[in-house]
Amino acid sequence: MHGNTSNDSPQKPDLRERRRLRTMETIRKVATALVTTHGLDHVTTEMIAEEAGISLRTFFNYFTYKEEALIPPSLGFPPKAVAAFVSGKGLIPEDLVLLLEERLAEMELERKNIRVIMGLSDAHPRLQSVREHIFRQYEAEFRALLGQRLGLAPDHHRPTLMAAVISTSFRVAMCRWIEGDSHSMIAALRTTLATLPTLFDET
Amino acid sequence: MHGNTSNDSPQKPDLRERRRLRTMETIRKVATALVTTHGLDHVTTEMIAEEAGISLRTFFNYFTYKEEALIPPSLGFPPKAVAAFVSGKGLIPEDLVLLLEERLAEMELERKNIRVIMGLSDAHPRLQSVREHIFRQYEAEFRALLGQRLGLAPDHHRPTLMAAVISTSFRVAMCRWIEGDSHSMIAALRTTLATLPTLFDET
DNA sequence: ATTCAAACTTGCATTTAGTGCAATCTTTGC
DNA sequence: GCAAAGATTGCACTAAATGCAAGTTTGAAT
Repeated sequence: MHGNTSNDSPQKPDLRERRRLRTMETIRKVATALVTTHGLDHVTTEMIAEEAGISLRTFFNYFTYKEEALIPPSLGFPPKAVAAFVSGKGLIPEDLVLLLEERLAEMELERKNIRVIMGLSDAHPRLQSVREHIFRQYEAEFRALLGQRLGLAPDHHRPTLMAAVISTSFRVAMCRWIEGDSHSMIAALRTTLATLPTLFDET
Repeated sequence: MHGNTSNDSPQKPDLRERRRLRTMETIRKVATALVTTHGLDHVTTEMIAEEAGISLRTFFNYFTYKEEALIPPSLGFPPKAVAAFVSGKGLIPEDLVLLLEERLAEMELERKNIRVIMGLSDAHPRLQSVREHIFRQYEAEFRALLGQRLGLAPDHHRPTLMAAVISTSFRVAMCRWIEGDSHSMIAALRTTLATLPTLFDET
């Protein structure tokens, strides 16, 4: 009874925020798991809610439509890597690969799952749309970082086009990596980025 | 009675096909018109069907989900322009601008409408996803053409990456064109494509 | 501790999206 | 003209999605 009740919550840098993020993450995990095993049409929002331990209504407080729960969160680069990239002096594509290294390594372990998800979204028109959307999110992340590095507003021409080209390269590399079992993701990306400068040379 | 009943349909290179395409086009027109004036949430599939003179059930025979009716058809380049591009000897970006010239001119007249649509799809998550999807369709078209021109399978590395970079450039140019009232669409695209070769030079 | 307001969750009712099925009408080949 | 294939429709039904109001939890103030 006594104890120090104040100990239950000494200093909370937004406990609510944390809880929200945690449930959001739970929903995402549950949703993708269910969909990868049963397919989008055989998974209802109600199933997801139940599995995640929340009410159906709450599901729609977190996500505005079912498929949104399948969109992964931002790449979320570690601050150290971000700092290194922003103040990097090398060639941008090279520094970018370094920035991505950690994420790419994680993806390496998930190749099978990723392949399944990509397969499903190839089949389902709604998931196709959503998939495109995801890469556009990554693009926004890249644009912000490039803006910082170049000391320009993120909506300036240069970072905008750079981010667009990079995210599309990322996507192309990812597709190649998924198809062929040969390359590592990082190798695929390096190759793709290296091709860019001479892409339109000669016919 | 007699007459030549065969006269009603002398040589039909698929009349059914034509009818289908015509109604599809009608639905698309009606849907985009309704949505641009009232917003996506205030337009029901029933309204669209009614306005297009078909039953609700038939709407879903043509499109699998509401937003799909808002996706414009393929760019549909005129055969002459296609042939010119495929056998073109100039630089690919230059020849590409020629190929697109006609479409870009049409878009020039529609700038206001296009801006409205882009605005709506910025706001609505589902339309965001669909919008991304559209550019990916264009990319597939580009890839097929580039494959032909280069004499490679369309899923070969080179045409794949080229098409990806081109479609993303197209998108970036289009965004610029929509925002600023200054440039013509074609000028914006030329500038963007011209920037590509030196994009990552120096820091 | 008590209290209070803001944030969060939930149930309920309702509208709309979307699908399967069977009946009808239309086209086309013969 | 007739039969088969194709397209349209109505109907019934499941699931997605939203508004509202009532309940619960949380964080901070006294």
